[in-house]
Amino acid sequence: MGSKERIIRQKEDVKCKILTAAWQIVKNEGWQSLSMRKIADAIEYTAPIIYGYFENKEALLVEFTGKGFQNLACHLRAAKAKHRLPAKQLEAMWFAYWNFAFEEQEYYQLMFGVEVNCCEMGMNYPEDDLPGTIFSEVIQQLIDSSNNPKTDVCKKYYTFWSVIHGLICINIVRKGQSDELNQEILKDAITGIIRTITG
Amino acid sequence: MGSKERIIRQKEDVKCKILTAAWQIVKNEGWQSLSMRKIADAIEYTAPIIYGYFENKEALLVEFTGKGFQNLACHLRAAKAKHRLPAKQLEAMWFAYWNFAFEEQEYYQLMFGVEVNCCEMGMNYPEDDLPGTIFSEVIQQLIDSSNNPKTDVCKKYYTFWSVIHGLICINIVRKGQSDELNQEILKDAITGIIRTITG
DNA sequence: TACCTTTGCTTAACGGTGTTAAATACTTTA
DNA sequence: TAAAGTATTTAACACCGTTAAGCAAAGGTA
Repeated sequence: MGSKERIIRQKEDVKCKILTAAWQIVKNEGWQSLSMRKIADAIEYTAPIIYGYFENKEALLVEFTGKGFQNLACHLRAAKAKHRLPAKQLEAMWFAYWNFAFEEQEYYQLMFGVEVNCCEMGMNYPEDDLPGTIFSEVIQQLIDSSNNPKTDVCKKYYTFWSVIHGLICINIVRKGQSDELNQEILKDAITGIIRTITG
Repeated sequence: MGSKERIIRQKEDVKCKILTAAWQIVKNEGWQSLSMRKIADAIEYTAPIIYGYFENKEALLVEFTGKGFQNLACHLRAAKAKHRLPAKQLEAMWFAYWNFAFEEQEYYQLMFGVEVNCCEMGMNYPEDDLPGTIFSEVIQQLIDSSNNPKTDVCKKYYTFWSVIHGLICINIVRKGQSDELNQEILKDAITGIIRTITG
């Protein structure tokens, strides 16, 4: 009986439709506004049928997370394949990582817990950039008393901030990093960047 | 009539109670499980009265964001005050920033959109660390053909990842950074770290 | 063909969310 | 005391994820 196969093919088809409908919603309205009922509407079913394909909403998100990581791995391998020297490969790979984060921003947000709707973050109030001004003040002093007095404060500040904020995020989201390693990286990064200023 | 003042004092008191109740809930159960009704329960009122003090839930979160930034600024200034040399000040300030992020993790998450509940991120599946293995492979090759063959791959990988992930997060959450600046920082960081490997 | 079982799907419901409008209770003022 | 104003609650709306019950069509079996 070939109908069995047709049926499991149809089931597979519905699962696929769920995923593409969900993805469409996310692309248009963001993760925050993805709901089971919306997905069901889009595929012209009612919400409960989704639970025949995914245990719950979380499972659906996990599916996308997996897809995201495969997608990213794909990009990384492609970037690597374009060069022969490890140094060049590494450079290309990190640029590929960077591009992936923005071209597939929805994936990246889900994969690494980057919340975008938390407070319409884009600086609600002037005080929200207080750290920036406080740090920049000190960085400027350091630049003034250095050998290259026309160094860009902003650039140095963002370099500091990026590495430390990044390390923090990694530790908060994927908890259980080695503390010694963290401290080493932190110290290395800070002294390293300071050295690029003092020259 | 002094009763007017007593009344505005009581109003202020309720607002304060709302904030402390909300904070308690967040500390105990995380941002995800903070709800207007829970806050109301804690202060022995019903949900709608909160709207007399905050326009909506978002406004309440914005209030906490502000508090967080002031708190952080406080820590930074204290750290700065402990040293005289700008280089030492800067170092102390970034360590203070780091400590703030973990000691006041709830603040930090809200302030910078670090989602922790998105998928119980702590590596659901082996494939979730695919980028790590792909990168580490190339980094190892680079180390092998370098002058310091006992460099820690893991450390270098996390250093790369931190700075790039951090820069990405900053750009996603606080959109509208200068693209040239991003590219400069990105390129500088990558070539800089590669240089620390090749020696 | 008639019956029974299985399957696919929907409806209804539970408990939760943020938020608003109407109703009630209380206090102040005239 | 009556009217006005304010504080607070109740009820409701429109969502959310999720589960259980009901229904209708299809399949197998006698």
